[in-house]
Amino acid sequence: MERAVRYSKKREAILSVLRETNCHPSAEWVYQQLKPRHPDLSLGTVYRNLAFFQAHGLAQSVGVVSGQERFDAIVTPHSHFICNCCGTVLDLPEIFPDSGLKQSVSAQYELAVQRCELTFYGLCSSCSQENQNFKEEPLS
Amino acid sequence: MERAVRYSKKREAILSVLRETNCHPSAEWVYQQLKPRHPDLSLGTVYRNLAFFQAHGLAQSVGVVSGQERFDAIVTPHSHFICNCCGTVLDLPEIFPDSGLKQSVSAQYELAVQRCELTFYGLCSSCSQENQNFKEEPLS
DNA sequence: ATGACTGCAAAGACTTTGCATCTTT
DNA sequence: AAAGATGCAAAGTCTTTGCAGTCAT
Repeated sequence: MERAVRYSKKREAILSVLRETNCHPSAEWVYQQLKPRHPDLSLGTVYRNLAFFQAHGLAQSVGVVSGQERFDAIVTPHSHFICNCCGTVLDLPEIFPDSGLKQSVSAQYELAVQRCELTFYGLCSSCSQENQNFKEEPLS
Repeated sequence: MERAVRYSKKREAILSVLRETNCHPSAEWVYQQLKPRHPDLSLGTVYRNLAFFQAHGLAQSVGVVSGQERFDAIVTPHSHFICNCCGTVLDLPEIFPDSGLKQSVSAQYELAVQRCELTFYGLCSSCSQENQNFKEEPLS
């Protein structure tokens, strides 16, 4: 028995925000974006809808960065870069894991692989530069 | 000015537990393992030492699974499989991301890539079988 | 009218932290 | 004796949930 799905203005607005940004936001970020136009929006509703989107394949989690789960409305395969310093998450649209790996893992380890995530960690260009500055001008 | 590091029985015990398991445990799991032999151990100490190990390159985080951060004392490059059903984390010692990718990302996107994680998600063999059972014998 | 969706606030879960005490050096 | 490490418990964050009211169908 499928549970019926109904239209909701808030849900639509939440999905729009998620689709119109490329910052891979947290629930809180989405909430703050919508607050001005939807003063009665509740953070709980944002969480509930993000879960809904994941369950329906409209969004996916990029993982937890600095304690907050981050979401992505792009569900086609692509990789991510996460800055260890500021937490920025970037898409790497041209980088894919070797397509044979998924099958290779399934075969070698007797696992039902559904998804594969390739994630790079390091410093984004902005944090990289600041780190350079620190080296040149250490705190007093 | 480097902060001095002192020996500690608890720290050693925590690292041993982490090294002697391949389950990629959470802080709580490590704590429960040590409780019998170290009744006065505190969960806070486990968290503090796991952070210490990460800062000193003795361990790394595998990510957050079902709300709990999971740790690994193996810091050499290898990939992981995470079961979406039971949360089991497995090493895939023979699976590596294409070694050229890291440089490729650094070059193409002007990022200082430090680390690369390749993670597969799906059902482990045990959960896979149970799912099969559900299909054959749906709940009443 | 039914039942899905939401706001609100409380509860829950995980992790961090302040401070007094204990240990290592 | 000095300073790092720990226990304990409180506090902090992020997320989930119960319930009454609202809205879509």
